[in-house]
This record gives sequence, C-alpha cells and structure tokens, in this order.
Amino acid sequence: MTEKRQYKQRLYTLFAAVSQALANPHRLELIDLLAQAPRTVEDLAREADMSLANTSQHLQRLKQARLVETQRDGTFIIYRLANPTVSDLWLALRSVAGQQLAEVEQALDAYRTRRHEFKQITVQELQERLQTGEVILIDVRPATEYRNGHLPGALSMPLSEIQQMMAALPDDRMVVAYCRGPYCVMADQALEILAENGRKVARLEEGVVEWQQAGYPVSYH
Amino acid sequence: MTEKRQYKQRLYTLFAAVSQALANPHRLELIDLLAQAPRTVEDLAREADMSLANTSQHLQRLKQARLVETQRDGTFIIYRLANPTVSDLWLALRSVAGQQLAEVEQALDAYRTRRHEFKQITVQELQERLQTGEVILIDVRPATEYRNGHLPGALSMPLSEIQQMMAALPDDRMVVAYCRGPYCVMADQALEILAENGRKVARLEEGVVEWQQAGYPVSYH
DNA sequence: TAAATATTCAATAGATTAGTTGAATTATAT
DNA sequence: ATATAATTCAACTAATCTATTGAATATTTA
Repeated sequence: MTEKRQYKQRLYTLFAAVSQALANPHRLELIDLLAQAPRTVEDLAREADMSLANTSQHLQRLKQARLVETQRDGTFIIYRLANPTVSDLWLALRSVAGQQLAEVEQALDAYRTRRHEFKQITVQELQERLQTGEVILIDVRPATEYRNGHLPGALSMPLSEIQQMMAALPDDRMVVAYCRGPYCVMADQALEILAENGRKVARLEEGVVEWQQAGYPVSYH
Repeated sequence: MTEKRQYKQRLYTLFAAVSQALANPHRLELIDLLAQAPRTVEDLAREADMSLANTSQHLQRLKQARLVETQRDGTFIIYRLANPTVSDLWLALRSVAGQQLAEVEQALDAYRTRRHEFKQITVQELQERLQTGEVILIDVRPATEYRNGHLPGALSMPLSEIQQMMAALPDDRMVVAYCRGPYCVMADQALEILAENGRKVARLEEGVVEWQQAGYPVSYH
C-alpha cells in the first residue's frame, strides 16, 4: 500500500510541475503573448522587454513542461501554445487571481489609469449593435495578431497606426475598441486618441481568447 | 512609460503567485481533497498522509494565496476552497498535464493498476440507463464527501463499508461506481470486490467536481 | 562554400526560497 | 484548570531560480 502512495505522489508531482512552469511573471507574459498569436523568439523578447537569451531560457522551460511547442520557419523558430487548453489554464489562473486578490484590481487601476473613464460595452450589447450597424468595432492589436484570429466584423486598426487610419472611420457611429483582454492597455490608449478627436467611444473588455472560450466563433479574414 | 512596464510586471507577479501556491504536490493533494468537501486540518493530514505541522504550513500558504479559507467550528478549524473557480483552475491544470505529459498516463496506470479491466461508462450512457433502471449507481467516497454533494440518484456506499452494504444491492442490475474522479483509485477497488462477488460492474471516470463543471446538477440529500 | 542571422547551450554567480520537524504557544471547550 | 485542536516558531537542510555571458549550432542567403 505504500507503493500506492508513491504513485499518487508521482501524479501530484507531475501536476505541480506544470504549475511550477507557470509560476513566473516572465513566463506568464510569454504565455499571454502566445495566446494571442504564435511568434518568434525575437518578437517575444521585444514585446516582453526581455533579453533574447533570457527569453529563450524561459521558453525552454515552457517547452519542457509541454506548454509550448516550436516550428521552424526559415531562420526563425516560431513558438506557439501546445494546446488550446493551455489558454484555458491561463484564463482560469487569471480568473482566480482576479477574484481572490484585491491587489489585482489595484494593480490594474495603476496600469490602466483611464480604465473607468470609458464606457464599457458587454458582449451581448456589442452583438446587438453590430447587427443594427450602430457601432463600429476595431481591433487595435498588432496586425499579426489580428490575422491570427479576430472578432467577426472587427476592423484591424493597430494602435501604432491609429492616427492615420482614424480618418477612414465613418464619423456617425460609436467606435468600440478591444485588444488582448481586460489586462491590456492598448484599447484604452486607442480610445483616448479617438475621444480627443471627438468620437463617441466604448471599450470591450474581452479579447479574442476570452471571446473564444465563451464559445463564440472567430474570424480569420 | 517605464512605469507602465512596472505595473504590468506587478500584475503578472500576482498571477504567478497563485501558480506558485499550487506548484507543490502536497498542496495540490490538499486542494484535491478540499474540492470534494471542506475538512479539518486533522482530517486533511490523515487523508494526505502528512504530519500535522506540515499540513498546517501548506494550508497557510494556500490561505495566503486566497485559494482556501477557514471557518471555526468549536476547537476545529474547517478549511474549504475559497471559490468554485479554484476547482476550475485545478481541473484545468490537471487537464493540461493529462493531455501534454505522457508521464501522467504512465503514472496513472501504475496507480490504478486495474484501470483497464473494468468497463467504463460515459456520462450520457449512465444517464440513459439510470432512467430506464438498468443500472444502479454508487458513490464509494467517505460519507462526509457524499453529504457535501453527489450525483443525482447515487447511493452512498463508502469503500470501507462496501463488504457489509453490498448485500443490500439488488442483484439483477449492473453496478456503476464513481469516486473522486479519474485520478482516484477507490472506485476500482470497490468494483474489484463487487466483481469477485459475481456482480456486473462498470466505472464512471468522472467525479462530482467534473460532473458539476460539465454543467450537471448535484444532489445533497 | 562562406557569411549572416536566429536561437540555443553551457557555465556561473548570487540570491532567494522552500520544505520539514519538534517544541512552544494560542485558542476553545469541558 | 485541563484536554484538545491548530498554529507558530526556530532551525536546519537543501534546492531552485534568474539573469548574464560568450561560445556553439543550424539554417538561409550571397
């Protein structure tokens, strides 16, 4: 019977190893980025503000834990999440932390300083108003992420190019912006610019991953 | 802008702290037990085969991470999961590990040695056959866990008492047993005893937590 | 074939952190 | 007051973890 205990312990140790792989802020940021789209090491290092070698090391740990996998493309190596359930795990982790730790709300307020300034729109509301043509929906993430999947009906309008592209938007409709999800500041920044230019704006807190997990379909073109 | 980076880092650090709290086999076993029912420290220590002091220490860490909470009952302190989403997180973690790590299957085969000997029954199949009265469903977990919630129509028949209680079962129907889920060996042990006594048996891999997460209702009486 | 590029590897420093145990302590109930 | 349940403390051991560097590898391009 003491063997049984060992085997049970081995199982829990395996589960703990996965949790261990996620138990680092840098690695979580990498997972978060990869949940939006597959990327090269360089790209990840730049987005996460880490050295290349360090990024590579952390990616190795994630790979060992089978949370990410690689695929070569020319001289680049492209990392991707190994499985959609990894996204689910990341969302579950975020959700528990968000619900249980008041510090998350505080940190979020410090990060997204204008979070409470903009009107929020729910998924249901958005869908109704998109149908009737009352609102226009923009995806302000980098174009690569848009190409990897976006909300149906969304226009790609990366934050970096919004000043130029803004003019192309019809000015009789409210603009709803979304980005990588509730812990992403890009949509707020886009709305700030749009609002300064006299647009009626609102933010959708959900990103593509949250949208998808809720069971809604995603567009690719 | 470098402040922004700090705040983002702080957020990921908070998420990582939750993962860190789960990144230990003993603590995962405690979470697993608490997912079945609230318990005292003593009870947890006994079930998990750990010293009392050690159990207490690990529980403190889980409490700090807000994954569990306490409630006093006389001289006892009762621990429970702080939130149903903690169960979801635990299931998501288990699911990722199960899908990505071949070692989990191997360890499971070593732990549940007779796992492949018994017929498995799916949730759908079970529901159909319960309706028609073709099968009888037993919950072989300790009675406390049964009382905390069980599958509708299940009889409480703890593994420890199955020898005595077995006789009460009608002998014209197949007996389906379940316990704490796919990583629990109790149902297998019950089926072994029942099969030796000439019963037709089958195992339901799902436990109450998996059942509940799938959206099915749970009974309490 | 050689050069250029992207990524990984190996080795290291340095700090921090984690897990366990037994004894002492606190809190509650009788 | 005494017994019971749980927590905390002190102490020890061990281990892990991150970030950094420069060298090495693998693939493509010239």
